[in-house]
Parts: sequence; structure tokens; C-alpha cells
Amino acid sequence: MTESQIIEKERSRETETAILEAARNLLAEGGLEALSMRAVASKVGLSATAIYHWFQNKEDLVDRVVLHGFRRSEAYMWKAIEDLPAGSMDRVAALGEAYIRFALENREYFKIIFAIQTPAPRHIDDVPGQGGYRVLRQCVVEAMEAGNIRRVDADLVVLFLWSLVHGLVTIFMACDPKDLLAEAGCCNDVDEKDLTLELFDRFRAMVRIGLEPDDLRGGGSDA
Amino acid sequence: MTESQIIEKERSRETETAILEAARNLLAEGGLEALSMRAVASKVGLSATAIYHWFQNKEDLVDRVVLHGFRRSEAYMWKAIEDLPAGSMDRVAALGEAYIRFALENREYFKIIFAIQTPAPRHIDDVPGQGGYRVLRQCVVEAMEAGNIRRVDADLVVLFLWSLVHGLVTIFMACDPKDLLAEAGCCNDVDEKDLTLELFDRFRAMVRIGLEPDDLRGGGSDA
DNA sequence: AACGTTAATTTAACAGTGTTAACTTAACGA
DNA sequence: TCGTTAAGTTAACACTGTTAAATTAACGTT
Repeated sequence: MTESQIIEKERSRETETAILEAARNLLAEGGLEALSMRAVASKVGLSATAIYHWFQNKEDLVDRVVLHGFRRSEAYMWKAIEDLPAGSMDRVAALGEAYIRFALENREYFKIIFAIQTPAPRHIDDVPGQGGYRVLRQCVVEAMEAGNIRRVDADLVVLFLWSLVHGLVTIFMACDPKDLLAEAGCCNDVDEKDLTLELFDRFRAMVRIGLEPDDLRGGGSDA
Repeated sequence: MTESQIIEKERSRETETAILEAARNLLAEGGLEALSMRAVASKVGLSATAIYHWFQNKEDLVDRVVLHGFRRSEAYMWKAIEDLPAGSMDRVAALGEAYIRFALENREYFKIIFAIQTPAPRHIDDVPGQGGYRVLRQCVVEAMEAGNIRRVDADLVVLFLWSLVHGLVTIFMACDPKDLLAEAGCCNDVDEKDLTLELFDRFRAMVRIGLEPDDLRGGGSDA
């Protein structure tokens, strides 16, 4: 392959990533409705049909935008635990909180991943669990060995935690948080920042319901 | 109001519900994409624009279809527990299983509720938790009084269970179940029916992780 | 019986959508 | 110079949700 060919390949990649970035921005600003082929194209300075040279169709484009977004979740997870002691429950809690933060900051991605018409269901690595699954599993195993989590099947615990935090955050994304918190006996109204903190609290409390080892039971009271 | 007026009102209601039913069928068969105003209209034998006399716009129509679907969830829940002893954990498990079944049988509704662009977030009663919330809460309180659930804040336990089962089912709806079960150490491939049973098992096991009272701990082992 | 009103519906049209086919333009190696 | 390939264009198609204006039918009132 000649030098000029390499340069051309790079230039190609540039337009491809430019399209992806334009699509990402439109998605973040105005949701799926705002992401039209023509809108993307005009942001990149191309005609709409040019996109079809780089992506098979709109679904393909959207998919790649979302997947690229989710790939950042692993970094999110690692960063959340790096300063916390290995084997601690704080690490597990921090992962849950990172998941909550990531979900609230990337609602559009979550909506799409869990809503789009998908004939062939997604591979697990293409979902925010992703590398997150492995990070979480490692933390769970370490916490078990340190005696901070009851000794049951580790994969079950991981699925438990993932379901718990994912369910919590999607429920709060779909319902009016005010209703939800009122129902749970808390009648303050909340803004976006409080919601994050509220979800942190709920998550920690739920984990306390579930994963405390037997010898720590009964000590910390619940409200 | 004269008799003829009443008859006319009823006839009106008939076309309105006919539209709703047509929309519901299209949604169940082909998802949101298949539900176009023109498709609905032609199923009812009207022109597309006639629908706008009964519904403000497409979003309004879809919303009412989904809400009507979710209102059935409460009946689903009640029926699931009626033959089981009050205060038993079987009732709690049965509610979880009913939620799983309902979700898998109404994927489209779930996709929409948790995906649609909603400027003003939904009221909690418009979400499958709904009356389900109250059914579940009652069962939890009864199970606590019977000593089958640790005595912690009841609303927290309800949110815990709801998050758990909702997270579990939405994760499995978004990912390839094969990947997910392989990751959790189970390498059988599953069809739709097995998936339901698998989710039942996972849910029961997760609840066992969490809600068993202290004096029952250690007895039943996990795989 | 005629009139105005209202509900229910239609046709025509608009702006926007994803997507395809056919054509151009430019750069490259043989 | 020729053919090939990549990158991009224009024109067009069959849709989409939605609006405005016109129509039809039934009603209560005068």
C-alpha cells in the first residue's frame, strides 16, 4: 500500500468519524427525532446520500453512535473505584453510583439501546454492562474474599447488582421522580442533581438489604 | 340529554375504541414502525385525518394504547397471588413472576413507556408498577408481619423488589439471553418459554439473597 | 319546514423522512 | 491514456405526521 493510499484511508476515516460525531451531537441535543440523515449530512457539509457510503442505513449509524457511547462506560467504572480500597463495599457502591451517573448523563443512549427494534438481539458486550460486567465481577469476588459480601454464587450477585441498579435508574427515568419518592415516603421535590444523590442513597440502602454478611446484620438500622 | 344523543355518544365511543384496538394490534404485530396513522385508519375504514378528531396526535394515540395495556397489569398481579397464602414469600415471588410474564408478553409496551420522548415525565400510575405497586406493598407488609421478610422500611423493600425484577427483565430484553446466561455460568441455549422460567429462577434466587430474615440464613444453599 | 350549529369525516396539500438508482468527479496504478 | 475504484452528487420514490378547507349528516330551535 502506497503512502498516498494510507493518507486517503485516514482522510476517509476522518469523514466517517465526522459523521459519527455530528450524529452524536444531534442525538444528545434533540433525541432520535433530531437525528435525521439530512441533518447529519448538513452538519458535516455533505449530501444526505453520501452517508450511505459509510453506513449501511440509519439504524447502522445510530447503532455505532450508541455503541461508541457505551464503550466509554468501562472507563467510567474504573475511574469510579481506583481510589477506593480493594475488597471494600465502597467499591461496589461506587460502581453502582457510576452506573447511575452514566445513565442519567446518557439517557438518549439508554432509551435507544432498550427500545430499538432489534431482530437479532444485542451481544452483551454492546450494552452498558460491557467491560463493566467484568469490573463489577472482580469487585464482587474481592469483596467476598474480604468477608464483606455473603458467600453465594458470584455471577448471581453480579446479576443481582446489575438488575438492581439498572432497574432503579430506568424506573426513575420513566416515572416522575416526585411521584416515586412521594410513594416511598419522601415528599421533597427534587432537581436533577438531587435525583442523582437520591438514587445513590436508595441504591446503597438496597444493597444493605441484600448483600450484608450475616455477622453484620442488625447493627445499622434502616429509616 | 336525549336518547338519540346517548346513542350517538356510544357510537362515537365505538369508533374511538375501534381506533385504539386497531392501533394496539398494529403495535403488537409490527412495533411502533408499523403503527402509522394511515395504517390505523385503513384498518378501521376511515381516512387518516379522521383520527385527529379522536386523538390529539400520534403520541396521544400511542400513549392511550400503552396505558390501556398497562392497566391490565393490576389484574395480572391480583390473579397471580389469589390462590397463595397471605403473608407467604410465595406471594412475593408470584408477583415477580407475573411481572416477568407480563413484560415478556408486552415487550412493545415496555419499549415505548421507557423510550418515548416525554417532556413531562409520566405519573407513576401510568407505569406498570401502577396498582401493582399497592398489591406488592400489601404483600410485603403481610410477609413482614408473618416474619418472612426482614423488618426494614416497607417502601424501600417494594422499590427494591420492583427495581430488581424490572432491571432483570429489561436487561434480558435488550441483550441476547444466550450471552447473558453464558456469562452467569449456564450454557444451555434457551427459547422463549425457557427464558421465562430462567428469569423466574434468577428472580427467586435474588430475592433469597436479599429478603430472607436472619434466622433462616445459611439453611438453603445457593448453587 | 327551514335555519344554524355541531360532530364526524373527507380530500388536497405541505414539509419532512429514509432510501435507491444513476450520474459525476477525482485520484490511482497499469 | 485507459479502466477502476472511491467519494460524492442530483433526482426521484414512497412513505411519514399533520394542517386547512370543504363536505356530509344529524340535531334542536325558530
